[in-house]
Amino acid sequence: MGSVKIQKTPTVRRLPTYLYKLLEMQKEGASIVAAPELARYMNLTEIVVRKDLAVTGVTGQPGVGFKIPELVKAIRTYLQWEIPSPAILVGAGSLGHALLGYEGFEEYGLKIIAAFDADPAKIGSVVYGRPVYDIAEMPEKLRGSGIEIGIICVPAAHAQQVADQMVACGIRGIWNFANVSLRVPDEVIAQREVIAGGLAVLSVKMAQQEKQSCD
Amino acid sequence: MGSVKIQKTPTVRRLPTYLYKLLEMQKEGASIVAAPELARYMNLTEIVVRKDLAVTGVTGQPGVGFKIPELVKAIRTYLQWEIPSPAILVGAGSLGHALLGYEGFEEYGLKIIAAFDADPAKIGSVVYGRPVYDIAEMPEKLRGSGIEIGIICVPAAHAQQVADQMVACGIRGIWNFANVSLRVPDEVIAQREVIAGGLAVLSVKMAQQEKQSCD
DNA sequence: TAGATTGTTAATCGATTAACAATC
DNA sequence: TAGATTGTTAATCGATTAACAATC
Repeated sequence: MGSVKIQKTPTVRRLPTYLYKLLEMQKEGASIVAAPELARYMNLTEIVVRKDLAVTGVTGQPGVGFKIPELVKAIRTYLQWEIPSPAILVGAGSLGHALLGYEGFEEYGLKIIAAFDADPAKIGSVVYGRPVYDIAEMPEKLRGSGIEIGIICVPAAHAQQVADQMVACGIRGIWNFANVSLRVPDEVIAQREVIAGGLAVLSVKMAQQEKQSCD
Repeated sequence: MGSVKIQKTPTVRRLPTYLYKLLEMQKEGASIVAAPELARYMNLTEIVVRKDLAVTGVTGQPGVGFKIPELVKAIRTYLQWEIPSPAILVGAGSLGHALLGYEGFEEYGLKIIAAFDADPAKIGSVVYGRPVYDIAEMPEKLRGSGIEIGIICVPAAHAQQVADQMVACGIRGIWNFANVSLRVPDEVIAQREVIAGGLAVLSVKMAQQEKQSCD
């Protein structure tokens, strides 16, 4: 049941943040960056940064730092983000709109090319340049397209059904924003995004902070 | 700089998912749940589930399981979610809309009571029942309100400025959806939500899966 | 050369997993 | 009693942190 285990998950999760920061620095004309600088930005120690960057295989210059373009390329290679993967999104509600409107995904190896919905009021519309099709048309739209990534933004109650349809249409990776755990075949990856997890961490940190300031 | 370290972060991140599932089971009339059942749902081993539930202080009945209402109460207490905290949201763009439209936050201890934006076209509007005020009015609207949580949904370029304003208005916890690392005073918590992290994990898992199926 | 940073090797810390007695 | 599940204690695994020689 999509039980692939990967190594260094914390590092993998941090890589997009490095990538984004490096691209920003590049825009500002920088070409070299040292670990301590990235560490300050990321709120990490410089040792963590060096270990993280090491997974990409890039080596820096002692006393100097790392070449930004080299790092950018290596992170993209490591994450398989060199060529953006085409993806479809199901559920053109408010969250679907937000994801369709986010312009940074191309930097993150993702290119959402179409959306699907079951609501007749939405079908046929265009959201941030992407067409919204009837979900019933998913099989024909995806056939032979080579699209392997599907994003689920439907209410929890419909998510499993949408996932089943996606799998039937050849989707191999599902990015799930619905509040349920999906059942998918072994060869399909389902990655669930639980934003409430971050809220829980915030709550506990605030409680702890409060406790400390009372000491 | 908001450098509170908390214990058992992985467990804390999982608690909202347990909570949501337990509430669902409760709606369906269940009153008892055993660790193996939750484990199957969460794609975890039952030992992890028992360790997770143990932090709440609830004890189960050997051979039977845990009382659902007791677990629900204990998780809420642990996360300080018994009484929803009032919060404000800044940035009524598409992501802001999505968060304002999400109805599950009350279960997660959060009650967004108002939004702020700088865009005259948005100021004065009402989004999912919440008023959108001019961001310039934040100080007066927050004064004496006791609101301690702020949610940032503005573009990265404006996020630091918004964070500074929030801090000046007495906000103690910031849930940051902008693509930047914020600088806040020691006594303020800034929790950044990096959804691209999940996408990175999905990408790496898909690559690994592909590699495996070729063996 | 001096100062800064890298990359490696070892030590610590914490989370997950395993084993098993206790309990309903 | 037999079957199932709990909770505890110990073992393993992996990530973070520390120490330091090597390099520009």
